[in-house]
Amino acid sequence: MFYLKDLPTDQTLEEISKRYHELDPSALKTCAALLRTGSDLLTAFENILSRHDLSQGRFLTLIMLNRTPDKAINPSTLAQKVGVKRATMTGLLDGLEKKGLVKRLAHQEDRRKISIQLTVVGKDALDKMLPDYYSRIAQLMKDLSENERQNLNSLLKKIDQGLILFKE
Amino acid sequence: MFYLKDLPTDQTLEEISKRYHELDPSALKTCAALLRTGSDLLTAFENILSRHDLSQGRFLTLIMLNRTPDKAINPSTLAQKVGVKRATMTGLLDGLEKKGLVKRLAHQEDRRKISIQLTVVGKDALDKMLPDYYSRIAQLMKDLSENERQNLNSLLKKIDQGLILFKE
DNA sequence: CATTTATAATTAGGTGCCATACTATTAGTT
DNA sequence: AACTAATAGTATGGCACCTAATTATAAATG
Repeated sequence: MFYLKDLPTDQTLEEISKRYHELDPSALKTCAALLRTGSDLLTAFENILSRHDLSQGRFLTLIMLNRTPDKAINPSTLAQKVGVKRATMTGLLDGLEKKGLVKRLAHQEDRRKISIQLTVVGKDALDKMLPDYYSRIAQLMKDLSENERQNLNSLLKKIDQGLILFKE
Repeated sequence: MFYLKDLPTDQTLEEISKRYHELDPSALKTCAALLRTGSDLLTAFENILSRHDLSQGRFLTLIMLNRTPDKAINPSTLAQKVGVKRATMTGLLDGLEKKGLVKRLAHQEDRRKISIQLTVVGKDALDKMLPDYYSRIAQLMKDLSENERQNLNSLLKKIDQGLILFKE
């Protein structure tokens, strides 16, 4: 969940904007729709992943390792790339290691560091589930033309831009 | 967090699509961008809400009550409209009630039911924070024309449509 | 009218993420 | 060389959400 299931109607938005003059109805409408769709999208993915006993975080960690399956990566950069805190990555790796999907390797030079690598079991698990996963994504987007996809990308980029200011 | 911080480049997508033929690079790219923007958007909102000691769930509950501030709503329908489970709503209401923002009222006819109503304190708290909240949303979307907003809405709707099939 | 079924709210227990604080090691400073 | 600061990984405790089970009440049924 990260946004209302019951999005406000145009009429409701108009009503509320009478009480709060700062409210821009069409801005809120679009913003809410974006959060709603994102929420549903994530839930759908999580449902698929849960069948494989994976959370979004654990899956994304595997995906990131699978970009360069033969190179080992240390937890810090992994955390950064996945978008979680280092402490969270420790937990994700604990789970993945317990399932035998990744292994922790000592680092030669710097004894603070460790390296994470996909195991053969981990690679196989990904190779088994990714075809289905990717084809679902292709299916999901099939009604959007190449043009529409690019259009959507550039609209999202404008919002990303707006988000920079937002942080103050 | 709900998607990679480090989105795949077009080149990475091409490389991976050689290993997994079901992967449609532009579909994944757009899908990933949507999740990324949604994630950042939610995080930004949560940061604002945390200053007022509110979570997204608690805030949405207040917002929903504030649509019709004088009518009481029971937890079940509230949960449904906000998009959480009934059990979760119990927890959200516990928190809001402890802060004095809402109150639980007994139902006359059906003794299983209770009604939830915003308190005066709750209404005041909302009236104090919503102007800032709404003006930030307006600010966030100000670089999108009315046309672009509608365009974005309709693209999102197409994805919503695709999500229906996704659930099987 | 007694029994089953359905509904409302809650409790109990689990997962995933976070922030904070700690330990070990390395790098930088004087 | 000794001291301070920075970095890597982790342990701990907390919050928000979930599922499943529980309690109380009401409605439906034989």
